Amino acid sequence: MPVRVLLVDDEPLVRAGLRAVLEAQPDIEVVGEAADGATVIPLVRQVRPDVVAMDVRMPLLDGIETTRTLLRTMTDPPKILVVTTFANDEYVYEALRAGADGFLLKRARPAEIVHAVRLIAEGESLLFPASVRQLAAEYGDGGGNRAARARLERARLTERESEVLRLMARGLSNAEIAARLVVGTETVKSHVSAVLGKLGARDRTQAVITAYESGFVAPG
Amino acid sequence: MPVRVLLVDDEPLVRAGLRAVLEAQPDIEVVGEAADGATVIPLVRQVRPDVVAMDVRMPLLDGIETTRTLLRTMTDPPKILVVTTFANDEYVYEALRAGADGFLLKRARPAEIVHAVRLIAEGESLLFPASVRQLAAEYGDGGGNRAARARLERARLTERESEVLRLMARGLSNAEIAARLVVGTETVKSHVSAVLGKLGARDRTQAVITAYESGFVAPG
DNA sequence: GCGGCCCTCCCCCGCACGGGGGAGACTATC
DNA sequence: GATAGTCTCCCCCGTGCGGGGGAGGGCCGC
Repeated sequence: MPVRVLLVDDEPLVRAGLRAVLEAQPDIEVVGEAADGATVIPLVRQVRPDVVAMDVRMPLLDGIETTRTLLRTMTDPPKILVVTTFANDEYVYEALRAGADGFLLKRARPAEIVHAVRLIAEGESLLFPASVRQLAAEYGDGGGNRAARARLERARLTERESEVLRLMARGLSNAEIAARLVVGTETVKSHVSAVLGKLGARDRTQAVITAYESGFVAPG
Repeated sequence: MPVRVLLVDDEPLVRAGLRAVLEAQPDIEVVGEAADGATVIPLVRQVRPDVVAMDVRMPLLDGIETTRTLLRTMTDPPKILVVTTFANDEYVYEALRAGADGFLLKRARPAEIVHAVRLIAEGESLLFPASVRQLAAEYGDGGGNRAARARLERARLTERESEVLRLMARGLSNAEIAARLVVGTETVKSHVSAVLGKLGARDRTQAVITAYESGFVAPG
């Protein structure tokens, strides 16, 4: 029986590449794709993959939070293979701390990618034996890595903040948003500031761009 | 006769992705791959591609130098489509100055990648609004809002105004746009005001929304 | 030559925006 | 009861933004 793999990456090109590489193998089967963390959880429950090849940096819900959610909510969770562009990505450590089983560089050769998936599927902790994982676990504890934590927070918009961002993405001013939500303009300003901070945006225009680029709002 | 494409990227995964996406089209044929700029030149002479999809950042010989060499040394050089990860990559502008015919983001949708290759092959430059709008038009209502597109068509933005709108849609401030275009901030303000007026937008955020909704700029 | 368009730059001016604080009320969780 | 998170509203304050208007130079077509 083949290894069932689910691909999670916000870039279709990367997904197509992984699919091409993996499906060339008779013992590996790509059973699904997802573009962001939010759609992964129900998809995993549906298709029951053995391995999830997951990008760390994704809009709205990143690979770390998705990994945490998967491992926390499922009784028999799939193996998590973290896929990343940069080797010294602080996200990687965070993901491993969250319980990922291994990590893989996007610039790896096809043979390495295939090898990684097979190893992960067999229960091996690729490139990260227990000692290294322990190291990763201690890394960033005690509120150490503020930058990574801050970026992590950005993926977590509250319900109200999401609502505000949606209205911003429709071109509404703070006053108009306040009127629509029946709250004060100062309240809206608070939410807007929170959104800007979490998204790493300098102004509302950049926030709206992020909303479009991430698929949070879709054109048309 | 199909469009003959040569893929140049140091990451096998990206090449596999591009190959998968492009070869799904009956009118496009991938005739070769290269991992760095140095091996591209003899390969181009050998396989004679119509389009070279080339990464900017590569080891040994980057996409810019490779583009320069190709255009300088060949009598009938192929079209150069610059492929990059980051939208505001300084290398991209340098590559375009070196003579590349267009640029494409790696996070683009497969349909956009295919369209880009076809347009480049037909001799159109992806830099000009006409082709970008055509790309948007071919998406139909799935990729763009008809009203927004009509508004953009009616607006008849000048070349400079289109350029400014593109930069606005990347989240740049007036000062940043001025720096990039090497003009004064007051000049940029004039262009921005003209864009806002022609698009019927109240502020830059609404203008950027129109740009996305019309397909003038495409989300990842 | 002349008008028209475009690009460039300048002035004044009002204001919405965004940063940096703080604070009370409600809910949930332990 | 304590803690944490969210939502709500308030203050001050600087500035980037956009409106309105004007102006010079380059290029084109009539």
